[in-house]
Amino acid sequence: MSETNGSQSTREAIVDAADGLFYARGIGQVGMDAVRDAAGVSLRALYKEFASKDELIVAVLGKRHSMWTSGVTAKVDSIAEPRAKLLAVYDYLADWFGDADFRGCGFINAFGELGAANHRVADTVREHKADFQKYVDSLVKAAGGPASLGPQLAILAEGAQTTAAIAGTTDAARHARAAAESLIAAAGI
Amino acid sequence: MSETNGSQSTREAIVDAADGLFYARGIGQVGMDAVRDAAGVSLRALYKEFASKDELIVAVLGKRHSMWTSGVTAKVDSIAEPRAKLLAVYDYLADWFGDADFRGCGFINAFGELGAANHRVADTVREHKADFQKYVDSLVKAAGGPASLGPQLAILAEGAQTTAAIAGTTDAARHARAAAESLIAAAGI
DNA sequence: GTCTGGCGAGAACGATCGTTCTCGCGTCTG
DNA sequence: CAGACGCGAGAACGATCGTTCTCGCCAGAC
Repeated sequence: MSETNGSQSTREAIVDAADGLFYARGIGQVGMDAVRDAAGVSLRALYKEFASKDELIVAVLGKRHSMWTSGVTAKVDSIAEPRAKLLAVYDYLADWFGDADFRGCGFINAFGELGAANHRVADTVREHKADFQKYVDSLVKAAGGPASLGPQLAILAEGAQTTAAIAGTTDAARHARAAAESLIAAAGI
Repeated sequence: MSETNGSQSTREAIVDAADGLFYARGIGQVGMDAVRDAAGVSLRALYKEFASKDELIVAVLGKRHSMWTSGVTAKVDSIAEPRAKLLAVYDYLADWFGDADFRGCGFINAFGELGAANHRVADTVREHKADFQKYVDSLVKAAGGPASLGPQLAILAEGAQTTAAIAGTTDAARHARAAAESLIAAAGI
């Protein structure tokens, strides 16, 4: 039992540490030694949990996916009106962009760095984005909007993330939100 | 004289070869040996033109910037009406996304991979995106649109690039274009 | 107490990579 | 023709990295 708990929290500690490092520096710039140091475990324990760096990368992306999903969902759920739920997505982005260590979408970054060389990473990123698209589509549908609106709103969210990361400001969230308002109004909902 | 021409074309051959490899595989996945092979030059000649891989990376991004700029400009210039010029940007994207080897925006990819570790790369990417934003702003102004429209249209273009890269389809160009039409119409131009 | 097994610390290994060096050939100069 | 130089080919070097191995220690079993 203690092993089970121990293993699980070791695993989480590794994933959390690796996520912080991968996101902050780029995956290729982080060695397993740095992950070991940050997680406070031995290299032996690290490789007992993850057979290779690739598996660790996939696990990190998985954790990032659930944190993103729960974060967006919480923000959207805090709003009652279906039409306003759509805009809540951009408010979530604005909060996120304000983080001192914001450095863009970890999935986009991972895809650009490793997508061509590592198809597990590419697939994981694709699934993440497809999942988000589906979520936005469902919000659009609930608000009575046309199916064509979903992809447009998702593209705004993607563009805001890269723009904010590169420019180093949170302005993109505001601009994307304003654009979304126009598109929603134009859609007649 | 022949040395001058020779040097220049050697330099261009190196940059072209490196660009193709960096873009296709990710910068970190390409060794200088691979660049040498693809460019058909000796390692010695390579390091005579570029003192380090970092300098080669910056040169590649510079070439990519001018190719992007001239490509977009050519497409936009082929359209007469100021309002339609704005949409021509997304037509250029649609063409690009259709390339068999399209793999997203090379600047976004480079930023995600190296932006945190290499500030010359980060600065170069920032300049590229700021330049594009300024260009879009100028097109908006020429079309008589409000200043707020420029950032919105640029965000659509950024989002389309990452979405198309990850999804592996050209749909995003169409969706971004449709969204841009709505935003332009909403702006009353 | 003794033995066993697992674990942490970190050395070690093999591969890769950025960069430099060596060597030998061809070429241009006088 | 002699000699010096420049260059291509690729070996070599040093650093880094992913991964595995060794060693010594501690905990638990009997």
